Amino acid sequence: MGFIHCRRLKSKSSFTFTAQLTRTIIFMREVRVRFAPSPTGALHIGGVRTALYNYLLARQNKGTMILRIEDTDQGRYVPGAEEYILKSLAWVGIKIDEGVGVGGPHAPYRQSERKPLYQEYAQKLINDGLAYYAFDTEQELEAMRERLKNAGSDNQQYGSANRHEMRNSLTLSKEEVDTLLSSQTPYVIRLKVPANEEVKVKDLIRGEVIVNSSEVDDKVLMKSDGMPTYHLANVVDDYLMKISHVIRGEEWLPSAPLHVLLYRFLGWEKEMPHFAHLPLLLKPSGNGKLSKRDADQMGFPIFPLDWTDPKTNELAKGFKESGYLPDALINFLAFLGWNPGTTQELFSMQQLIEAFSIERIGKAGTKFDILKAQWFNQQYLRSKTDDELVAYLSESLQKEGIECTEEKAKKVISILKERITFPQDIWEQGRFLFQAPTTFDEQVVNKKWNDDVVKVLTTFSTAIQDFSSLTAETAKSTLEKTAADLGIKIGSIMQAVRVSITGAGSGPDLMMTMEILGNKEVISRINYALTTLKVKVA
RNA sequence: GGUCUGUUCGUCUAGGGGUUAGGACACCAGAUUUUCAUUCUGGUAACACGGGUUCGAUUCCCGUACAGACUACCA
Repeated sequence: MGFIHCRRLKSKSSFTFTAQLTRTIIFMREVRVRFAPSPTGALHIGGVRTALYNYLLARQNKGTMILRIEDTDQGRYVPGAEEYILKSLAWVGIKIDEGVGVGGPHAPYRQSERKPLYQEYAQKLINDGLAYYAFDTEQELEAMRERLKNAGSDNQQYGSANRHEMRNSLTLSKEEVDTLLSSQTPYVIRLKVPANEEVKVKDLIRGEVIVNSSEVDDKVLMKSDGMPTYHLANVVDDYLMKISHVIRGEEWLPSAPLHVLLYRFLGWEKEMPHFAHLPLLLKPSGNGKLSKRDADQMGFPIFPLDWTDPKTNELAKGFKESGYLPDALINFLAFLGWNPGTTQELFSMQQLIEAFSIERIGKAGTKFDILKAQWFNQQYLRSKTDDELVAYLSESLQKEGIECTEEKAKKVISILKERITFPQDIWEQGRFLFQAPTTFDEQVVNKKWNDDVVKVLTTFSTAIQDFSSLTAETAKSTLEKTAADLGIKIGSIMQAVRVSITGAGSGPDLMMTMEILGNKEVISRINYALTTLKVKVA
């Protein structure tokens, strides 16, 4: 059992006092939170953040993190999605204590396997007169909306205002209803939402949200296929699984009053979890919810892992495969909507667990800035040990079928370390240390390749011919001496020298590069450049 | 359209009745460097608008605007 730290003490404000009191009470009970995605595709990065906030609260309070799969819509079920969710959470380091994949005292944790439970509670609501059967066809519902629309009604919902005009157990006689039920006529069960009542939702992030029940429609609780809708399933499960806090996306805020009503009707109001509706993740440019489309357009991942859509066979690149480190991603995600109130930005998972608090979650939607994610990645990558970085390089080299001594690998890392954002950058930016250039940066060649360069290079390659070992120091002193002897300013030829050896106009320290390459390789590359680029000089 | 939520530099945000409105990313400039990068230094840049309340409002209240979410037998 844990108590949240109150950072902002303000005894003069009674509101704050009440809020603090509430906060204390909130954490009196065992913290049990759930992440409840539906297996309709790859796990969206926003979902990962939701999972993370749940996880942080659970860990901070020595509570329990539950994974529940909300697969009540068989039409949208996507094979492999559940496994993908499990893998993704594991990769980012969110450990599940209870739920799909690990089991637990409230199993099963897959809603499709809990069907009878929902039916039972739906039945209870019907028996209590709080829900009813509805037999309206799709066409009838459509006609209803049309009618309401034409009548100039503000909202076209199935509810207290018009449920008596529809075909349901409220308007039909008991005999008719029984006949319909026994004759396999499709039906749904709807909640009988009372008219004109104030429904209060206490939200840990937004305060109290009050909605008039007349604005809430008679939501379908059980679908005609016998499956519950999200609304029923979620309330029943959260109650049965003793969930203490529901932390979910803001898109659920509008239906929260309905959920409150359900808790009340089921007689569970005292056990109702605390709600916290997270601000949305927005597109980087323009407005709107972050979508896969945006990610594709801007060229960044939106899913934690690679995902191949089973229908289209289209591959969406994952954060992992794009070179993002899980710790960096987590750190970045944690700061999308939350901040510790200090200037510290780098947080390990453990530090996040300690520093996290719901009260410091912001209210406004957050634009997704991939540049910041890259910065975090760079920070984390740099903090890796040389051995870890060598491992990344070895991986790439193996793929390319290139042999490399450990000594060379270490040197490569040492000159590349400060230049990389992703692990694959080591190979991409360092490939010239393993493969001689076949082409040369044209712009630099046009501008800097001249007779002076040719003279220096020719003399220099002869000078280092007999070196037993070429070090950064000897390379430098030799090059400097060569240039000086020829009366050529070193600064004017350096870039061309670099091009001759690496093919590029810029890169890591050239002297270290020569040391890594060794004099034989350097001479060979210079000779190749000299013959290839000779034409241009003349 | 209706309901709900939100609005501090380009972005993420701190702050909160009296501040030179702070930090980070990005950007720009200078220094360092054999180049690029790194590093260091500096810089540009924000309280959506209008009314209140108040000695004073970016901060509190009310409107407006704008934005977003929701408005399915999807979650």
